Amino acid sequence: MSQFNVNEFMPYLLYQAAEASGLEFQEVYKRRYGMLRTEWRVLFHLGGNGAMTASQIGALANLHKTKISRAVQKLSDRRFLIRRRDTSDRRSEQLSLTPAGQAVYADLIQVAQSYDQVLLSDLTPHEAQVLRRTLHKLCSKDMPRFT
Amino acid sequence: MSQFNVNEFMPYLLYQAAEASGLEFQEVYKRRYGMLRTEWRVLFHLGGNGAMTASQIGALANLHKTKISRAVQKLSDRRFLIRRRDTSDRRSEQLSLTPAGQAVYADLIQVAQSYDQVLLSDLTPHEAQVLRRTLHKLCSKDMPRFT
DNA sequence: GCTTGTTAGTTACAAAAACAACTATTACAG
DNA sequence: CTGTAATAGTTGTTTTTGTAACTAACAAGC
Repeated sequence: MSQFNVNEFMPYLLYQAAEASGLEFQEVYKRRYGMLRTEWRVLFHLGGNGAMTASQIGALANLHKTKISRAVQKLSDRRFLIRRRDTSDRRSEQLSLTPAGQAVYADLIQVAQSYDQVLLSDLTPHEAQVLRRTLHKLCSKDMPRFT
Repeated sequence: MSQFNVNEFMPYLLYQAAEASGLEFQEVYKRRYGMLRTEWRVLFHLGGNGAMTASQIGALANLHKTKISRAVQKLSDRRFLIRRRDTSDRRSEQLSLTPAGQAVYADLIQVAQSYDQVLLSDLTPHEAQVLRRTLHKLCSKDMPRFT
């Protein structure tokens, strides 16, 4: 029937690699701070970009507003971020990390950087470069609809 | 504080690429056959390897036994696979696709192949090759524990 | 002003995944 | 044999996620 091999199917392979590489990092933010995936993502975006609104984060991180809403709620409960209602548009609010949140961010980027180093240590600089480039291409790629 | 950029953090980038590339394919197996991720995976492994036990699939696909159990249940309900109790060890059963299941498999690998083609169409052959190689490396990499 | 439409974000409910405890069977030590 | 441990797989319960419906605020046309 086929010479098809699932393990070479790109979405499958990507998912496996993502899961394998994300597992240990998940352990860290989960155990240390009781955070969920969406939460560390929101935290990282805020940490890297300063104050943002929920929808800005959503657009940047490709996250649905409900996910963000809940993540923000939890981060706020834990005093990792503060919400400041926008005076010019009171529907939205500016989110920014508290000092505590910044400390968490600082801690986690340390871990993340060590992570990346370990992950890339098996790759040549050229491989790492091509990997990055191709992944970015795949991210921005919009697929045709197979209806 | 940092020149750290989440978008370049490998687990994050991998996950984004995996999600972006998997979305459209998910649409297909979901709409056409009402299947879940674990289900198409199990189906694909069976389609590619012939009869296997649940634990063999689990080992191969890095899936937890409970996930597989439920996926097998559903595939069996839909008559896409049959379970045959192993005579020598009655704890386990050999799973294999029915003709109907093979038809679904045949259909989906078509889609998968088109998919891969589209995904890789933006990459040079060399990029595609490096991408594959590096992803495999990342999959088999075991990370040190950051306890 | 007042309707209609849009955007920001929340909440409620349904679907799916993760985790733990369980049954049935086999393996093996004594 | 018999008791203990290990393996295959299932079931039950809790978390997380996904989806849809909702409220509040703004925007624009009339």
